Amino acid sequence: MAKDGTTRFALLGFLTWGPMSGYDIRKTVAQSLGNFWNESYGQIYPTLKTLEAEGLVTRTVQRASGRPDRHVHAITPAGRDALQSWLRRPAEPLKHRVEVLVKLLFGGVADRATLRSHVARFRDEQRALLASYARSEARLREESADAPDLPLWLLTVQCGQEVGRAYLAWCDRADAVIAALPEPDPALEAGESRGRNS
Amino acid sequence: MAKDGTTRFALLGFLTWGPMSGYDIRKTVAQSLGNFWNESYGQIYPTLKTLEAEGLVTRTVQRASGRPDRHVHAITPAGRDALQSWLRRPAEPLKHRVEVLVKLLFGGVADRATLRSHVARFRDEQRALLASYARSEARLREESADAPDLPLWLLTVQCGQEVGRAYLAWCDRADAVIAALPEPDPALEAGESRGRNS
DNA sequence: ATGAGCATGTAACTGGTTACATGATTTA
DNA sequence: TAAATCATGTAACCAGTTACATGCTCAT
Repeated sequence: MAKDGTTRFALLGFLTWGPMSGYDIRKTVAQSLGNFWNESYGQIYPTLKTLEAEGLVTRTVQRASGRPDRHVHAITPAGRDALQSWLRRPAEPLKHRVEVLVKLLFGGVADRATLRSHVARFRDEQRALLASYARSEARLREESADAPDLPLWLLTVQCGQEVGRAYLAWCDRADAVIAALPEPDPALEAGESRGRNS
Repeated sequence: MAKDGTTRFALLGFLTWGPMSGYDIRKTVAQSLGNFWNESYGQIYPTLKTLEAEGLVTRTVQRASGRPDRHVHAITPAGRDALQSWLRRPAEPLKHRVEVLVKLLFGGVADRATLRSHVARFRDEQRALLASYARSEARLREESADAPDLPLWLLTVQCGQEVGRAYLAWCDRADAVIAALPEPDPALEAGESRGRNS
């Protein structure tokens, strides 16, 4: 028990913004962190249950007519303490597994068109992310203009923006590299994987 | 069966560079992708076994005196086909979970010194990564100067460099934001988490 | 002698996603 | 009438890490 998983503490963190149901939390995560974090129900509901068992949150059931009951969770003083001591602990070093890089690394086996399409897709993805960051930023500045923590919240989208721009810059490099690549001898490549052992 | 996991295909990819044992693969991964990808034995050995069962690699045992046998794996034509069709499939959109951002997002609960230390640690981490990328790049240019795929391999480290620099830029922003943050009333904060309900 | 390197593998565990089951209410 | 939204939750699965077990050899 008392795992070190980030999810537990992320949930506690959201509950410092006010009491919420699991459903609420999911929506809030999607709106606030959405682009660089995610929590699924299969993760949220069980951990809320254990948090309750540990006395870090309380649960009060709001009966509603017609629709399912809302199980509203509120953080307890003990929960606040747990969150705070987690916040003081150093963060895990991040490890990014970038699949498209693996595809390029072995790109010698593929043709140039394929490589180009991978880069193109990746660029589109990053552009879409940047657009969504811009929307997040606008919404934050508008809806939370007076929140004292606004600068911190903006920091998270700004991180995404910085990284997204870096990926876009890399895409340009990648295009240049691929353009300069000699197309592998098609006969040879085909021979490797097909008719070889007829 | 025939899962879509990246690991399977990464292993196949490495085997296009030549026959290898699980042990070899691990070292190769650490040296080539090391900084942005990783495979553990607990992952490598079982997947090599299933790859063999599927006929995508062959295994030949090199008996050695004194030390354990080497199980050398070589990619088969079927393996090459599988790899190639994976390479043609689009990559999964990447999802980065940046724990330090979560810590900052709820930073309103922590004191400024803590936030600063998170950023400082993150900066150190990124600087170390950039240094290691630089070493990788140097080694690649030296040892594989004549490899036709060198530009593609360099692309992977360059991606890391681009992103690392972006994170560093963000660290500077973060420092500025934190410096401008009003220190939360300590009495109030302490009261929130401690004596509140005595 | 101590530890690093060689070399294989398994088992237990943590983390996370997806699909399923339920079912009323509102909106298109 | 189809769909999305509200709202809970479980079970099965996939991915990945860590720790363990084994045991010889070579360098310090």
